[in-house]
Amino acid sequence: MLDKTYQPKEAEARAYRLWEEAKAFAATPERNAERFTIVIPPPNVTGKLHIGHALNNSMQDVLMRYHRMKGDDALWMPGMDHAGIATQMVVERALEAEGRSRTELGRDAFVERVWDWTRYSGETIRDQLRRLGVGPDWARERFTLDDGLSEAVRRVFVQLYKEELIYKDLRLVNWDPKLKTAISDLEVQQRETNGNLWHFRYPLEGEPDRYLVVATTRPETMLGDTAVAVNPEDPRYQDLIGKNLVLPLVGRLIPIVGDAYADPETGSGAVKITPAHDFNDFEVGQRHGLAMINIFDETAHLNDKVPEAYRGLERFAARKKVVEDIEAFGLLEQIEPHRHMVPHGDRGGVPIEPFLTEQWYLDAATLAKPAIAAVEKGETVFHPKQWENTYFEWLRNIQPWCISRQLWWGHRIPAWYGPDGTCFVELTEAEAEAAARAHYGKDEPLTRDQDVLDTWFSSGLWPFSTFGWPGEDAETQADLQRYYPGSVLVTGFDIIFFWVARMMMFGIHIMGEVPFKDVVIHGLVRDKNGKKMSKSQGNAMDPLDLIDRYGCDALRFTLLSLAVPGRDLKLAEQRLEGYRNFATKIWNAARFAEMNGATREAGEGFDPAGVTNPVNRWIIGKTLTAQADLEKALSAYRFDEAAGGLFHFIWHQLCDWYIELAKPLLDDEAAAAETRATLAWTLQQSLLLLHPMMPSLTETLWQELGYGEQGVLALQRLPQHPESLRDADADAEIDWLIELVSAMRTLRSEMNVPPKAQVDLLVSEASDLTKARMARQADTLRRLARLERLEAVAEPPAAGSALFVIGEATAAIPLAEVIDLGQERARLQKEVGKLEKDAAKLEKKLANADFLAKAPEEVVEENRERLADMQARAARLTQAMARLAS
RNA sequence: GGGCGCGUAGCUCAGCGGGAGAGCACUACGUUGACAUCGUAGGGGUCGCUGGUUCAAUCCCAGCCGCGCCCACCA
Repeated sequence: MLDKTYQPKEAEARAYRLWEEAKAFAATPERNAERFTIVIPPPNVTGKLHIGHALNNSMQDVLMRYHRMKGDDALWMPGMDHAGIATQMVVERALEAEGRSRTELGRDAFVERVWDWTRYSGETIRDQLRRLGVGPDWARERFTLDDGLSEAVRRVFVQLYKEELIYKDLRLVNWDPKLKTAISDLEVQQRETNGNLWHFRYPLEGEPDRYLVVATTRPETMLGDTAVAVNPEDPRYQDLIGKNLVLPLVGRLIPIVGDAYADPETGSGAVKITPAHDFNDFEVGQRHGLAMINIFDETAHLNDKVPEAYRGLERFAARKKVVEDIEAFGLLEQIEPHRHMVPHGDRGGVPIEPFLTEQWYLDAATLAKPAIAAVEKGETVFHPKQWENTYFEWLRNIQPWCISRQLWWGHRIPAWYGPDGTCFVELTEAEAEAAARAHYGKDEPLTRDQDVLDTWFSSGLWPFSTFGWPGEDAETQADLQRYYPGSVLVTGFDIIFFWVARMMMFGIHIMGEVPFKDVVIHGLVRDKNGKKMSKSQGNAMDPLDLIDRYGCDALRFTLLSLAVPGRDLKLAEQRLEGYRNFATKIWNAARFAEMNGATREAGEGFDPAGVTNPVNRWIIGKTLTAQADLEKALSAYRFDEAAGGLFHFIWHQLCDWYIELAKPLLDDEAAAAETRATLAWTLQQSLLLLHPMMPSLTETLWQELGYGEQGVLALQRLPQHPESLRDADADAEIDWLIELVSAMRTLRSEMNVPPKAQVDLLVSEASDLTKARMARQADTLRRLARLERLEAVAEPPAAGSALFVIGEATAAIPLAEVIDLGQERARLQKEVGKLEKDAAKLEKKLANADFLAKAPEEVVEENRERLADMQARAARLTQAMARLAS
C-alpha cells in the first residue's frame, strides 16, 4: 500500500540508483537505431550550479528521455569547462584568504592547486546533476583540459596557424589591469558611469596666447598625446593644420592633424589623440604616422614615459593630479559633468585599458562567413527563430578575436620561440625543436609561449573534441561518424556569441559540417519580481534547496512550464508548491488504482481495442490525444505546452473525471474488470508520457505498481496506438454526461441545495439516444449528481422544479421546498435573455451578404450551427417556463 | 545611434484572423474510503492607445505611449 503522500527524497535517490544499475543513460550505438545527440553546455568548474543550470539541464533531460522512449539511440554527452579566467579567480581569491598569492606559489604549484579545486567542484556539480534527476551518459564525461581535448585544441591551433587564420599582432587590446591579461571584446561590458568632460587648453607653439581647447573624459591619457585632430573641412581650424601645439605638463610638441575623425559638431571640434590608449586614436595615429606612447604598465600605473612627477601613480590618482596641475597652469577651460559608457572587464569589474601589446588573434571574419551561410541555408535552425538575427548581426560585424590570455589556468599556446624570436607553432615541443633545428641548422634552446588560450577556444571545439577528435582509432571514428553533428543544442541567449557562434565557426571549418541541427534558446531564470538572481542581492534561489523542499520533479516541472520561448522566466515558490501538489495528485491517483487492484496484474493481456464501456473508451481516446499533443509540443521544443498539456490531462481528465466516473463502474460486477484494466492502462500510459518531465515520481510509481518486472520505466518505449481506438460516440456520450453533471452541480450550488441532499432528476422529451445514455450512465449519474431518482418522463415537469436544458432534452429537478416560482422564472428568463442576445449577434452576422460570400464555408456553417443550438435552447427554456406557470 | 522583444483576469503567463484561456490568488460551500499538498461552484478582462487592412482584428500593418534586453569607438 502506498503512503498517503509522495516522499521525493528517498524516491529520487532510489530511482537514480535504478537507472544507473540499468545503464539507462548509456548510448546504444549497437542497436543502430535512429540517433539523437546532445552535448551538454559544460558547466564551469567554478563552484556549483545555479537555477539556470537546472532549467537548461531539465530541458535537455526531457529531450533525451523522450527520444530514448521513442526508441532512438540517444546520447547525451556530459562534461565541464575549465573556464580559464573565472576558475583562476576563484582559486586566487581562496589563496588571498590564506594570505598568499599565485605568484608566491609559482605557476606549476598554482595550476596543481586549481586542479584540486576542479576535482572538488566537478564532484559537486555531478552530485547536483544527479539530484536534478538528469541522466547524461556519465561514462563519456569529458573536461576541456583533458588530454584528449587539449590535443584537439593544439591541433586546431596549429592548423589555423598554418592556414594563416591565427596570427600574432601588435595592436591595442582590451586590457584588464586587475587581472593583468588581455580579454576579448565580448568580455568587455559597457557600464554607464557618472564622469566629467574636462576641457583643456593646449597652447600653440610659439604663440602662447593662442590655444586649442580639447575635451576628454580621461585627463590622465593626455600625458600620452601625440597629436590633436581637427576636421579638414572645419573652417575654424584649417589654417592650423600642420602647426604644432605644446602639450601641457609634458612640453612635447604635438602636431595638429586634419582627420575626418574629428567631428566639428562635437565639443570644440578639436580632439586630442592618444594612439596607445584609445582605439579610435590608434587608427588616427596609423593614418598619420603618429608616435604611440604607452604611458601605463600592466597594472595601469604610469610608467617612465611620463614626466617624473607622475611616474608610478595609479591611473585615477594620475587623473586627479593632471587636472590639478592643468588648473594650476591656468589651462583648465571648464569641467562639465558627463554621463557616459565606460568599458569594464566583466570578470575583474574594473575599467579596461586599451593597451598596446602583442597578442594572438584569430581571423574570425573568415570563419564567420560559412557560419552565417549555414544558418541562412537552414542547416542549423534557431528556436525561436528570431535569435538568428542576433547571431547574424554579431557575425557580420565580427572583429579579429584575441585568443591569448596572460593567465596560468588553461591551454598553453603551442608556440615556441628561438633565441632570435623566431616562432615555431607545432603540436609538441619535440616537433618545435625539430622545426627549429631545420630553421637554424642546429639545436637551439627554445622557450615556450607563456600565454594560455581564451577558454572559449576549447569550448568551441566541444561538439567534436568530446567524441575523441582528432583520435584516429576505430572507436573514435565510429563515434564521430555516428554522433556528429549533434541533433540539438540547448542553451541560454547570453552565450550565443561566446559559444554558439564559435562552435559554428569551428565545427564547419574543422569538421566540414555544422555542429548541430537545432539550437534551442531559453531565457534567464529571474526571481518572482523579474529581477536577475544574484548572490549579492540575496535573491538567488538554490536548486538544491528547492529540490529538498519540493522534490526534483516539482522543480523540473515548474521550470519547464515556465519555459516559454523567447521570454525570461519569473520563478515564484507558489509555482513549485503547485507542481509539488501535482506530484501528490498523481501519487494519490496511483494509490486509488492500487486500492482498486488496478495494477500490473489487472492490465495483463489488456487490449484497449476490446473495451466496450463508453467511459473507458473515452479515457483511452483522451490518452491518445494527450500523447499526440505531447509529441507535437516536444517536437517544436514547446516544453511549456508539453507540461501544460499533461497537467491538464492528468489532473482534469484522468483524476477529476475518469476516476470519478470509474468509481461506480468498479462497484459494478459487469464493468469492474474492464474498468480496472483500463484504469491500470491509463495510469501506465500517463507514467510513460510524464516520465521525461517527472522522472523520479513516475519511476517510483512504475515500480510500486508492479511494472518493475518489465525493467525501469526510463528504458520503456512509448507505444504507438492505432487511431481506431478513438470513439466519437463514446466522446459524445461522456461530454453529455459531464455537461449534465456539471449543470446539476451548478444548479445545486445556486439553489443552495445541501451537498448531501439527494434530489430527483426528470428528463423530459428525451430521445432514444438520451434514454439509452441515461440507462447506461444511471449509476454514475446517481452517484456524481447525488440523485435519489432518475427518470425519463413524457410529462412536463410540475411547478416547483429547477429547469435546465441538456442536449435535445429538458431536465427538471423537483425542489418544491427550496424553490420560489417567481425566482426560478426570473433565473430562466435571464438565461433566455442571454441566449437571445448572443443569437441576435450571430443572426446579424449571418445576414451579412459579404460574410456569406467571403467567409469560408466551414466558418459560415459553424456559425449557423451555433445559432441553431442557441435558438433551440432558448425555445426549450421558454417552453419550460410556460409549463412552470401552468 | 542601431537591433530584438514585451504590454491579455489581482499576479505569472498561454493564445496570435472567425465563440476571451490556464495556473496561482480571491469568494461560497464541502471531513462522499485516492488526494484538505483535496473537492464542487462562483466572481473577475473596453486583450496599452490611435488609426488602417479585412466580410471579420486580442491576433495582420502603421504610428504613439510605457517597459525590458542586446549591440555600438564618439572626444
